[in-house]
Amino acid sequence: MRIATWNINGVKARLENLLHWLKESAPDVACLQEIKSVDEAFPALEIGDLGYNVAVHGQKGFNGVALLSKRPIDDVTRGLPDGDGDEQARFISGLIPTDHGAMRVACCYMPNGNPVGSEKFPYKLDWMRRLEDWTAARLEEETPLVVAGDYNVIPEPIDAKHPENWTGDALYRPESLSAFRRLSALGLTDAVRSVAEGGNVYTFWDYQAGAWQKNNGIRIDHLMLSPEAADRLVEAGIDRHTRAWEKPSDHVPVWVELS
DNA sequence: ATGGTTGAAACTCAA
Repeated sequence: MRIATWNINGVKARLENLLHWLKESAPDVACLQEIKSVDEAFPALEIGDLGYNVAVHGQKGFNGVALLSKRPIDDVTRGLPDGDGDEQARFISGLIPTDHGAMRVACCYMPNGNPVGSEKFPYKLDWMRRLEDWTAARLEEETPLVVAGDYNVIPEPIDAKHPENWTGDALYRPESLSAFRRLSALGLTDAVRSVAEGGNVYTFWDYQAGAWQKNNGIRIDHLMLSPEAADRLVEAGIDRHTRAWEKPSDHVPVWVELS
């Protein structure tokens, strides 16, 4: 089965691209971030016509995440625990029945964290700590788990065309990389890294300054697999061609094929 | 050099 993640950057502005991609890529599960929509305005009918069940955790204007699945989505959870007063819609998870038992899929939109001197940076680090706690608890259940989404973290220098340009940025600060490594150290496999160790694999190109034309990209969208999910990893990749479409998102879909 | 672009919603902010 194929599980994909895509920061869509506005689901209503991107609906035509989304439907086209769902038809050609046909993921069994798709995690969407930055839908920038309230639940009631999410285009569930159009997506449902392609055979998908939908679970949405949206908000007005910004953020917002959604799970799409050809199979039912059970036991949906919205938001991370310990979110005292946290109004930002950045997390949704669900239990998906498969031919080999249930699999939990988490769809995450980590905070960007810039500017580093503002309250946004500690919010990012705290959010990542909350995800780490949630993941540690889920791993004890030994159900296959995929923690997918826009991590807003450049894990290593080879994950940027020009890593030197990111020094001091919240996506590349030592504290952010450390939080990502702590999550990995729970026993998660970075699926794309495990099949493309050589770098030059990016998932985001800024709209500005001709970043796409210069291939000035970064790899910040990740699928992290629990041991039970990693055992089933067949293939992983990115749908780079979507960045060249009309009205593209600045991110491209990233996917894994699990047996 | 503080540019450059996009979406949502409101005439600015977040990315």
